[in-house]
Amino acid sequence: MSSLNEKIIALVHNIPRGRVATYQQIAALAGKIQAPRLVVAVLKKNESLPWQRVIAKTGKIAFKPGTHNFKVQVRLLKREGVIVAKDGSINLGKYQWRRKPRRLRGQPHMFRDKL
DNA sequence: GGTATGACGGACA
DNA sequence: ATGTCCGCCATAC
Repeated sequence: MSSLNEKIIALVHNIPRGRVATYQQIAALAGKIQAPRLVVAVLKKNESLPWQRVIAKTGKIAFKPGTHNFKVQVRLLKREGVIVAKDGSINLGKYQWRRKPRRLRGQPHMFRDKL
């Protein structure tokens, strides 16, 4: 079991309802910036994931419009309150999930205002 | 064990 | 805007 797969699985699980993330975003957070396809593979293999919350970086659903999967994904997302256009595009600025920024730790006190 | 194929994404014509 | 080519990685033949 590569911990990489597990990281990806964990990350996808962390995407809150009503929010979305991109394949690349997940890959990056997992440490493989240039392997969005890896995320695809993981989603495909693990049925129990909120796969609908992962979309392309263009802000669109990755499946081709009209396909079964496309429809299912649209339905699931709408069910969680996400507005999805006919062509499957979603407003990333509004719905993209961002992991909480790690607060500075260590000696921020003395260097905080030195930037 | 190559080779092709994706729910990808970036570069470039 | 549209299309091709390529790097990436797991899977399926």
